[in-house]
Amino acid sequence: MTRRTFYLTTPIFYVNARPHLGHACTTIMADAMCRYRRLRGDRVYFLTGTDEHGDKIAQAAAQAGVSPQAYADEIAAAFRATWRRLGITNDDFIRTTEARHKQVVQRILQTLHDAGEIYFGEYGGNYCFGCERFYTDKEIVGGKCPDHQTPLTFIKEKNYFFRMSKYQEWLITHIEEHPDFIQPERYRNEVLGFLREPLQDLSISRPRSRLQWGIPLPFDDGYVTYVWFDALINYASALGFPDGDLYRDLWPHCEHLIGKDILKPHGVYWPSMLKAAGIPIYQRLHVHGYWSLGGGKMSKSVGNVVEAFQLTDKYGYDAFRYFLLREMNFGLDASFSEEALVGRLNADLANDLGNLASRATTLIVNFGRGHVPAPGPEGAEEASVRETLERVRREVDEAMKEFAFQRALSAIWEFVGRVNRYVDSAAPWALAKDDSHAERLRTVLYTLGESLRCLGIVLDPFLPEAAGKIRAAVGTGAPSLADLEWGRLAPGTPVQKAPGLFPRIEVKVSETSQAAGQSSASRITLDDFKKVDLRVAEVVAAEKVARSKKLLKLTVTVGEETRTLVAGIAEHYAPEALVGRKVIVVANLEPATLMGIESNGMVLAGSTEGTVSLLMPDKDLPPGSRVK
RNA sequence: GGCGGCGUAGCUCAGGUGGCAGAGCAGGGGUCUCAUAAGCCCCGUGUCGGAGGUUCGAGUCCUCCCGCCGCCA
Repeated sequence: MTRRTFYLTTPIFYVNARPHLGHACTTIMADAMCRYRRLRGDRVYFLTGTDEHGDKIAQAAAQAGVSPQAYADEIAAAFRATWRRLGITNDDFIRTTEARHKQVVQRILQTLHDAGEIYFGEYGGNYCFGCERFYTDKEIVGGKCPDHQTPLTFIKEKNYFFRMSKYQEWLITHIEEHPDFIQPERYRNEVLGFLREPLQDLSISRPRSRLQWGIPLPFDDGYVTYVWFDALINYASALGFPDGDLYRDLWPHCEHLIGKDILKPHGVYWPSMLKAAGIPIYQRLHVHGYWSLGGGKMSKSVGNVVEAFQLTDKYGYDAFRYFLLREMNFGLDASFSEEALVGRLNADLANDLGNLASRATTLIVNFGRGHVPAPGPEGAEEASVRETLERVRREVDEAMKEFAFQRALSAIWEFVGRVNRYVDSAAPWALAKDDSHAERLRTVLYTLGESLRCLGIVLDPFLPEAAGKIRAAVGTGAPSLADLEWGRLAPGTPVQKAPGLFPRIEVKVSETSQAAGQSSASRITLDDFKKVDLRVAEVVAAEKVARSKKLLKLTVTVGEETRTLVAGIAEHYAPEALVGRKVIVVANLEPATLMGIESNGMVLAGSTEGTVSLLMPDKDLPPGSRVK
């Protein structure tokens, strides 16, 4: 096995939110990959960190009454603590507010500026204050914002621009010549899709008058760096670019792991920036999908990404980690539910693996007097178990080359299943009843001990805690793939009964599922219902959402507050018919973005086939009235 | 509106270059007793979203349609 160098990064996470499922998913995948590469004997460097500049941070800090730095310090500490708690093995944790980072950002900006890759330009455009963005002439409908139907304001702002368009052809060629550059392939195609359209130059600054909390441009004190020129550079600054030993050793092996939401900056901006700055391009970009929440019967108790993340405490880090890695097909979206998590925990971890560890160690303790016996000749069954391991080992290695954690784990579970069948067919408890089978019994017990030893190694990247417990039970030390060869378990090794690795979670049978075939809706308690904040709201404006058949954008007042929400009732209600009407809304719903519009709440309506009816108060009630 | 994708067993999903529909889970039946009431064995004719077409033969290729979703504008 060739020993390689491997430098893997996660994105640096923006400190406007505390760690949640999305952050954990990327970080756990990166951790599993790095642990696997270390297990192979590779030199591994694993980087994560936090992105701390920007308006949103400054505002949030002001709201909390602290300095931006203090605010960032707190959230960054929360990320650090979370990764420690989850056993993440990152080698460094970089923050964009650190001097080592700022210095490199400024250095690279200066280099690019000196090389003429950055120019000062004026951007004039029609700006919609509601959307907080510029619109191109093509997008404008009759001089108005296509979303708000409000007049646009022409704004001119001078800023610095990176000549990204220069690198479009080069980048297309690079991607075509390096099929592995972006994987899975769907995202490679998506980037090539971006690049079929002319690439614009990238705005890389904001005037100090509008944005304070950022890294000043080295060549113009009146501006700070904007977003990507700050954030992306962390991957190099953390290594001590340009002279650091780490940079020299690791940069040629740089690979990035990201979620699909930041594909464009990593697949387009970043390589262009590197090329322009004369820095070698990273090796590979690995892109994973999203977790969707809401599937499954227990989803009501999940609610959002934050609560989903809290399941780590409820079910254990290994189980959570296993679920994320096993359930998501790398690159595709997957659905997260507590029900599915418990299903995996019970079926794969408790029944198959935990029980196997428990029964195999007990067999060795009971029938081998607590030591691995010396095996007799290998029979057909033992050979089959051995061959399964050898095949699984190859499959895991192949899968991990593509970040296909799900395939690696299902391969390992083929081995778990094979050993479970072996225990049954070999039936050591029956052999133990007759001394004439003594040699055969020793062979069987050895095979079981050896199987556990191998599991203790190959599971290490995926279930670090459980793998450690398995290794402890069969008396093996630090794991290495080099030891994943059949027959390395020394006869005489003492074995202890494995502790319960994964206790089964007893799923309570709800009354409703017993109440034969009645409504499939499960019951909730009064407290559950009280979590829903229902309010009377008055519709003050309503309009069709452009390019959508079903959606209406409503502006409503709930008491003192005015908010925007999107409702799928356009096929049943004309917008003008709704203005002035009072409706019932869910006021504490997690915001959702539909067709680019953030919806803050949900309008209640009843429906049956073909008919949709909004719920409206029978008597007049002021907006904001509580509904219960 | 343009471009990608997706739609396969109750659920979650596999199914390079066309050749008799698969896995895991759930469910039903059986069995052992070493084990976490776990394990093991047996049980799936599903309009492979719909309709056409190419072919001796199509989840697998082509066209159109429906439904979801993403990206772009």
